[in-house]
Amino acid sequence: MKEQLRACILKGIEGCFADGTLASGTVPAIGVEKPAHPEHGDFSTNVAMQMAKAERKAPRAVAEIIVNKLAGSSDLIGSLEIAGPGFINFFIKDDAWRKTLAAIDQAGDAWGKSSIGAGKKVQVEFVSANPTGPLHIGHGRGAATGDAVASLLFAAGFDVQREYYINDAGNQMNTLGLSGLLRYRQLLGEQIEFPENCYQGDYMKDIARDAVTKYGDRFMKVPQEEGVAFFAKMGGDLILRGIDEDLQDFGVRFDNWFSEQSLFDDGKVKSAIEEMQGKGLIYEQEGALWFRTTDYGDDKDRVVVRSNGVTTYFASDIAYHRDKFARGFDWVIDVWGADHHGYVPRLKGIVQGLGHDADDLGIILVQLVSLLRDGVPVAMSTRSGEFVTLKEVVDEVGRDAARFFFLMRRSDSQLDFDLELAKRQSNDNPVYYVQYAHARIRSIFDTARERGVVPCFDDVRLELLQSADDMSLIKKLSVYPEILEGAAVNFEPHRITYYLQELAGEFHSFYNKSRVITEEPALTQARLFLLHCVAVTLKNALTVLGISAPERM
RNA sequence: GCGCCUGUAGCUCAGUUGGAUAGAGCAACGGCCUUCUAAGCCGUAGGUCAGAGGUUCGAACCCUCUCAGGCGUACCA
Repeated sequence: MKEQLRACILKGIEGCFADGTLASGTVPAIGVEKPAHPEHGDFSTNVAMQMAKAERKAPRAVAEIIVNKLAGSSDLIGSLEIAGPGFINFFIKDDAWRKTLAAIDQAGDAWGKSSIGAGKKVQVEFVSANPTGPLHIGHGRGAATGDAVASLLFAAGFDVQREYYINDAGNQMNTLGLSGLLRYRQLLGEQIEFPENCYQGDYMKDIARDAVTKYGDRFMKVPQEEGVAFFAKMGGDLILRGIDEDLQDFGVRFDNWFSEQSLFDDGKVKSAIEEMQGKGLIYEQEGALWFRTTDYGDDKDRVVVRSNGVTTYFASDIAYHRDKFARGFDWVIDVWGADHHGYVPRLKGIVQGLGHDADDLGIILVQLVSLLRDGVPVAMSTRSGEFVTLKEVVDEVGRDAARFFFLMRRSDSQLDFDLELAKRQSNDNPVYYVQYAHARIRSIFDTARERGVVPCFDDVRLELLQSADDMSLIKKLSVYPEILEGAAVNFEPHRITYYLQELAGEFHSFYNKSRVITEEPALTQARLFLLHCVAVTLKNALTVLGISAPERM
């Protein structure tokens, strides 16, 4: 609707140039927006104010010329007025609004989708937790965010792949192996003090127990190195499988699991370093190899290969991101915990060093989650291993509530997650508020059928929808595509959760004031059609967030 | 020290990329079920947008400084 109006205004201004009522000949970017107050119309534009200087006229005078040209020029515009310092306010004809409903019905599941992505290949990499322990609640927020952003981009017409990067190289795997081996030896009766820097969680004991069942005391007799290697492999595999299961229970599936170790096995780390050396971006100093990240705005250069010959994690990152682009992605998006924000400049450096634009790498920082129970913080400590896992949260509050809560806030602001609130089946729980709206609509359809009203949308008389409540609901529906698009390109799923709450609110309000099943068959059909469109929109928006739209509650 | 993020109603947060009189939910208070799901609705109250300057027709939003909180500043991953 906004776009149609924008085109309309542009045409009008060009008309003014053509007949000489306006002289400058240049059209600024036309800002069209929805005024905060309904008295100011459905939309307003500030072009007159922007053009005032070039036209050497007062803003309101320019507005008047444009208004004269626009009046009656389109079946979109019902009336228009000049207001304030030179705004032009537009009141859209109800008929034009009502056409949205037909569009929604026709598009169905595709309602809201756009093609701005133009099939561009984009990869979203997220979670990517080390396979050294189960996912905790912070990973949950990253998972919900990454998954939703991927879905949003898909809805915006991008060709999206979801990827999980497995950090299965590096010395945390040794620590994992050692942790497993020591728990194993403890289990078989040996008195060992478990080191502080080993993984403390009980899941290590489970892994050890598993090994005892399957292999008996076999690893008591082998050299420690062999035992560590075994437990690193076994533990890593087991933990990774557990992570995958937890994610699937959470409704997240990856298209690809990418192993860091494979970068070494395939010689990609080596070749990446060589390429960068060839470009003069990697140099040697004090026996180590350094990447010139300062060329790209980093505080200092970063070590790629240590003086002892061992590569750093950063080396893997160079190879990994090089590989992503080599796989044909035009746009690469990383989702990180916000505590890694210091790594942004050096990763942007890699990408530019590879010859891409800095913006070809998008980075989403997800802030930490504070877990509460009825407003009281739940104690969490990674060191003692007593953190709350994603699985525990999902088991307790359910997948839908968990996802909704994770997505309720902008990802770069900290999030309070109240377990009791998420479970509560009342109006202060936004998840149920939204889902209830969907279930309620389904219920109205059930009731209609019970009363012998068969919904038939072949020839709906939309013009019967003329109450204020009908119209505000229709207007709310019509902005969904813009909301979806904005949420996608800005990586901001929370815009959808807000929109859902607003739409559900409009519906509930409508429901309390307006009868759907009435004595007039034509009006009943029209209202059923309207609610059908609300249900489609609610469901599409929930689906893009990975949340179900229940038929009944 | 330097860098990044945050600061908006009692609480938790939005704020359409610079627009008109700053919004929502919760909490508080007062109403609404013999009619399609009360997991709902309607109303009242609540503000120095951390502070001070600046940019312009116009600033919660952009620039500078100050204050407060968080995070980061490895030849760790």
